[in-house]
Amino acid sequence: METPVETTRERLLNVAEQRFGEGGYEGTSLRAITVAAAANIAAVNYHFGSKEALLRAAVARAMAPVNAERRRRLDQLEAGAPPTPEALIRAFVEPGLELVLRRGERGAVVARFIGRIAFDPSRRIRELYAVESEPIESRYLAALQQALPQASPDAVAFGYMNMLGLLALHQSQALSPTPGAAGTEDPGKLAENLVTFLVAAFDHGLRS
Amino acid sequence: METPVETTRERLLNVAEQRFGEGGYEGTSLRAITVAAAANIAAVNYHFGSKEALLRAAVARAMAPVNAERRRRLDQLEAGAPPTPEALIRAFVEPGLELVLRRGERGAVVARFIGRIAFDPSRRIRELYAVESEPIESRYLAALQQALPQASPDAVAFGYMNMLGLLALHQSQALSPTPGAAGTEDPGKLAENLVTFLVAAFDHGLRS
DNA sequence: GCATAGTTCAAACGGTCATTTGAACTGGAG
DNA sequence: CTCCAGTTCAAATGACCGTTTGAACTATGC
Repeated sequence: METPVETTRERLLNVAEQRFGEGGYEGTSLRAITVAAAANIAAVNYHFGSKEALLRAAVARAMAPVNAERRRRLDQLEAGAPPTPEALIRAFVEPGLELVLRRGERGAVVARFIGRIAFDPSRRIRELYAVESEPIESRYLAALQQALPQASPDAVAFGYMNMLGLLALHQSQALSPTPGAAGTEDPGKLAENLVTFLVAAFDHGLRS
Repeated sequence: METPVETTRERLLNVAEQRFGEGGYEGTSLRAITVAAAANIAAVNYHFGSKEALLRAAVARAMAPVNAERRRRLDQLEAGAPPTPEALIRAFVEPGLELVLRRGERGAVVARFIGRIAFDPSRRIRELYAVESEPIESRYLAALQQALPQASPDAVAFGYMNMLGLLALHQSQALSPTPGAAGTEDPGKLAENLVTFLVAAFDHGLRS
């Protein structure tokens, strides 16, 4: 097989995902990242321009396939009969959690990274996540509103935010030392449990 | 009335709540805190010993009344008939959100601080929160298990973690510039919306 | 008055931070 | 071989970090 040469740029992004997901943006130094990536400190500013630009590139790379899959599922759903809330919830949650299942340790690192960034203490960092998922958000909200005609727009937005929060919570706990704390020994069942939980809340817990 | 003299120690705790809740632990410097508190930098180490000890003291002070109220409600519930899931959820969620309602801006600062600390990127910081709410956690889990006999212990733990996460999410959004994003224009209804959401999820969304 | 314990202060400590610099290296094109 | 754009490198820059120091101030008890 061909030599899987990792460029300095790729190594920096990989390590950034791991370290930023572990210690957060402010809690992780460029020096720690470059040492782990076997790169020179100046390489970050050469390839990306700044620490925040490195984070931005890492967020974009990590979220691209997840959001692409969400878009694909949403397209598919909108092509057929009006989707149920469950179908919409699956289309959002499953791409975010299949990372852990389908791509092993590396996927778990990515999942944790995404989950942490989504609720970073700094507003500027959180907005990196928001910007990345903004294009798909309005489509989701509209589809949810159609699937839940009895719920007010405020209620739909409330449910969406809770879905976002719980997904980020369980993503951020990927690789955590106490996986049992996620409420399931088998990580493969996590997505099912979360979907069941959210579907019940959406179907019975949004005020009209 | 008597002079409401704020001691340096109190001013440091107040500003720490505000700044740590705004920028996170790593993202907030002692200098920023002491300047805003009109105190000398050395005052932190004099009164608390270190930056982390200041945070620990702030966490303890902020969570004490919330957990005391939770304990009180739990005592009351356990004195009567076996409580419903809804009663237990209310006993946990409402003390955490009434901060915002009953104590105005100051309470919102405290709520945001608690919500942010609960899911700080650093494990060491999160454990400060965990240690503080640990004594009450096992009682809650046991009561929840009794109220949901058909649910497995894993499912109960899963539901509890989701409740914790959603509460922290909405607490951390207190004082956020887009309060409408919380799904309700009236913050007074937030607790009701969250309880309704969680009750539905607990009653219909935990696998047996 | 004086001593004393509690508190505050400016200043400095060593260390780490993100970023910049300019030289050295690399590999392919002409 | 020469050139050159792309990349890597050690070193330095200035700023900021948490913490420490020892002197100065304050208020209370004698």
